[in-house]
Amino acid sequence: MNDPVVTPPPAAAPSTVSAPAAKPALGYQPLYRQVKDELIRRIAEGVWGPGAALPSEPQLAQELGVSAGTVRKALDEMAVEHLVVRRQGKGTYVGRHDEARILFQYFRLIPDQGERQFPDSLMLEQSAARATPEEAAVLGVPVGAAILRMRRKRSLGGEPVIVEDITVPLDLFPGLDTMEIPNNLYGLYADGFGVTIGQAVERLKATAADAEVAAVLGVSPGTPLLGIDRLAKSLDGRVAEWRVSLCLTLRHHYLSEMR
Amino acid sequence: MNDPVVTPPPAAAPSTVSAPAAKPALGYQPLYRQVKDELIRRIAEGVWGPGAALPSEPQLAQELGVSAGTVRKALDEMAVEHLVVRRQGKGTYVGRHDEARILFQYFRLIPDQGERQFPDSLMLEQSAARATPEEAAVLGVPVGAAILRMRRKRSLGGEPVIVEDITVPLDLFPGLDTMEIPNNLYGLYADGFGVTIGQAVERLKATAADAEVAAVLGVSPGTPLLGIDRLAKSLDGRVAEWRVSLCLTLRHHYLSEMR
DNA sequence: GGGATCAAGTCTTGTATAGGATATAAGATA
DNA sequence: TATCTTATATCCTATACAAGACTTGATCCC
Repeated sequence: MNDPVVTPPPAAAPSTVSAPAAKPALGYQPLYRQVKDELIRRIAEGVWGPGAALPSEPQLAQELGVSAGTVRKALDEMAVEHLVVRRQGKGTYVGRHDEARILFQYFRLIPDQGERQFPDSLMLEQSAARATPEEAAVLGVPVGAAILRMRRKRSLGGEPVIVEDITVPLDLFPGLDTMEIPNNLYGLYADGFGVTIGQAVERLKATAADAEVAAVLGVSPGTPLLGIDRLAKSLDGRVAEWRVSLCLTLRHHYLSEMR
Repeated sequence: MNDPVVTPPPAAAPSTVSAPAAKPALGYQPLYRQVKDELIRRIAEGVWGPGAALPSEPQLAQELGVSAGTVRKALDEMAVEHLVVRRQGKGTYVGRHDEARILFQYFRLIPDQGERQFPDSLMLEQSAARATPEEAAVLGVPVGAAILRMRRKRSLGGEPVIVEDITVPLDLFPGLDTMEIPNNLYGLYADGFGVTIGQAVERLKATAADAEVAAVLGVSPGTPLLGIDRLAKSLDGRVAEWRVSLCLTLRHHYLSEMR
C-alpha cells in the first residue's frame, strides 16, 4: 500500500524507521529535500497544472511514505521560492504567473510617484529565425536552431518607458511564432506550454539611446537609458527566454531591496 | 527558575501547556515570532556583539520558556536574513558585517568578466554639517541636525568605477566626523557604534555624468552612469545612512537575481 | 429568503523525543 | 611522538501528537 516515491527509508518497516539513509555518502540529500525535488518534478511535468490545488499535507505524507512534518518543510521552502502558494484553511496551490505575481516578483520598474503597475505592451517586430552563434550560446541551443525574436514597446500609465527585445527557443514553445502574443508572456509560457519560469538573473547597465530606440520612446538620441539583460530559466533549469530591456528612467526607477 | 521573557504561556505550568495565548486578538503574533523579535532586540541592544556566539538552542529555549523547536524556527528565519550565522556542530553566531558578507549581500556591482571583488575607497571630501530639509526628510532627523557628508571614489581592480555621496546622522555615530573612515563602513557602524544595518533599499536610474564626476572617473561628461540611491536602515528601523552612488558600467554591471 | 451557527477540512503553530552529522578536545594506543 | 578512538557539545533531520486559525459549506432558525 505504502509506496515511497522518494528514496525509501533504509529497509523494512517504513513506519518506525527514522534514519534518512544508511550512508551519509557524498551525494547525500536530506529527506525533505528529496521530497521537495520530487514535488518540483511533478509540477514541472504538469502533474499539477498552474493554480491547481496540491493534495493535503497528510495525503502527500502518506503517499510519499514520509511524515507530515517532512512534507511541511519541503513545502515551506517551495513557498519561499514562490513555487507554491499556501492559504491557511484552504490548501496549497501551484504558483501562477498572473500579473500580480509578475508585478511584485519580476517587474521592478516603479514610478517615482504613484502606484506600481503592470505595463502595457505593443509588438513592434516579430520574426521566426535561426539562432546566431551569440543567441545559441545564450539560450543553450545549437547554432541555427529555430528561435523567435520579438521587439515590444511597453508603457506605464500611457507613457512609453521600455523597448525590449525578446528571444526564445522555439523548441520549447512550438507554434508560438504563429500565435497572438499576450501582454503577460510568462503566463502564456506556463498555461500554454507547461514551461514554468522559476528563476531569472538580470544584469543592469547604463547606456545611451540610439536613434531607433530614442524615436520609439520619444526622447532624443543619447538620452541615458537603463539597460536590463535578463536570462529566465524554467523549473528544469533550461534557459527559456533572453530579454534585453532599455528603460527610460526619468520618472521611473528600478527597485532593489536587500535584507 | 523558569523566566519566560516573551509572552508567557497562558498560565500555570509552562511544561505541559501548549497554547500560545488565550486571545487570538488583533495584534496576535505566533510564539516563534515573539522569540525572534526578542532575540533581534537583544542583538540590536548589544547583549551579544557582532560575531559573538549565542547560547545553544536548548539553553535559549529554557531561558525563554519555550520549546527548542520554537527557538529553532526563530533562528531559522534570522539565518535567512543574515542576522545570525549557524554552524553545525559549533553554534549560532551574530552575523558580522565583514567584507565577504557586504560583498555578496550589499554590493552588487560585478565585473563583466572575472571575479566579483570588494572595492577600494578614496575619500574625496568629508564635512560635518547641518541637515538640509531634504537630508532631514530622507534621514528622518530634524532640519539642522548634525550630519556628516562624505564623497568617496571607489575602484575595482585599480579602475575607478564609482563616485558615492554618503550622508549619515551624527547622533547615531558620535565622533565619526573626527575618525579615520575605513573602507568597509558597515563594519565600523556595527563594531564601533553598535548600529547594525539590517535592511537596505536601492532605487536605480540611468543618468549622465556631470563634469565633476566625469573628471573623477576619467570619462567624458555626458557618459551614461548607473545611479543608485540607497537608504540603509538599522535593526531598530532607523535610517542610518543615505548613499547615492554613480557607477560606470562599461566593464561592470549591477546583478539582480530573482527566484 | 436571509442571517447566524455549526461542523468538517486544511493549513499553522507549538511541544516532545530520538537519532544523525559535524566540530573539538581529551584520552588511548602503537 | 604520532595517530586513532572516544566523549562531548552543538546544530540538523525526522517523527508524532495536539491544539489554534481560517475557509467553506451545510444546517437551522427567524
